[in-house]
Amino acid sequence: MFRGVNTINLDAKGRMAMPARYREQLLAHCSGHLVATIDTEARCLLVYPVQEWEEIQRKIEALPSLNPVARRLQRLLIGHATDLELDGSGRVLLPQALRSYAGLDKHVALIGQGKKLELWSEQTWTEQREKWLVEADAGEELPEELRSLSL
Amino acid sequence: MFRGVNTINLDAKGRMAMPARYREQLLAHCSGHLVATIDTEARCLLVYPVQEWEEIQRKIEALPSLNPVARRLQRLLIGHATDLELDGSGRVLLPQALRSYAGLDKHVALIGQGKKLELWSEQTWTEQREKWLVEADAGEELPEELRSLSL
DNA sequence: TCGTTGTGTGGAAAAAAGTGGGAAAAATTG
DNA sequence: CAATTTTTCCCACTTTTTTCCACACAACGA
Repeated sequence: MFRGVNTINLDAKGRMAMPARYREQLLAHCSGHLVATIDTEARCLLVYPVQEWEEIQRKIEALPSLNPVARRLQRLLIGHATDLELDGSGRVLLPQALRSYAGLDKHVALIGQGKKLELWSEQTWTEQREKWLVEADAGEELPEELRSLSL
Repeated sequence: MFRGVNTINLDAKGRMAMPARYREQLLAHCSGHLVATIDTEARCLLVYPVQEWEEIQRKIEALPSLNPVARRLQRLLIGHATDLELDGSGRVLLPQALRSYAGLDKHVALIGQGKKLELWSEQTWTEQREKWLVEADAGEELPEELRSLSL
């Protein structure tokens, strides 16, 4: 289970040191084999342990490919999915194409989201976060599932 | 069950000494393993024993992630949830990111709230408290659930 | 009053993690 | 096929984090 924020510096080669607290878990659960793809809603990357990803990929592939929306999802998500491996120092190399999609330069933020991780440019993340916090006050409609949620 | 206010001083490293009366209880109930995240309504932190938090995290993760309001909650709450461990002296280290969100410098107030604790900058806490007391005089309407409550 | 115990506080030492770079291997190109 | 570039792997240094210990102080009881 992933949670929490980590700010990380990419090195000159585009490598990211996975937070130490995740490493043991990742080696045990998927031998350090991850898959990264793009988020189509926001300019960030989604990172999954390989098993989790493959389950999702099966679901996406099962969508009716004559439906334009489904086809678009397939092309964007599966088309950008890239295998990543933890190296001996617990780092992964992020391909140039994904880094430029999410605008990742040096300072990035890795956000735990349960079964997956999200990877943002640190600046984009903080800006987005401020927007969300302001919106939360605006008191929009809450979905039914949220009414009863008590924190 | 937590209740009552404690004012505590953070040390230079951002560590907070948990009130002694909670320590035994926390070690017994969750081995001193806590999770802190942000409150999206106010600039304060929420601190849960790990089991309590994981139950909440499961509920939040189960929300439909295509719904923007739900997605925002997931990112804000799970995205900021950070594991804390009581050290040998009964202290927890609060990460910089959470401290700056809640504006915690040296003087903080820890508020017992049943299953969870709230952590405020002491100054923010006292100011907020005054506002609430004034609002209470303004005599707003009570929601149905409150009419029958007798203190 | 003095010793004892429990708590708050600071800091040093040890361990772990971050970081950079170079050499070997692989791939690409002419 | 050789030359060059790119990628991968691994080592070593630096910095950060964690753990552990010691001291000060207050509360309490003898």
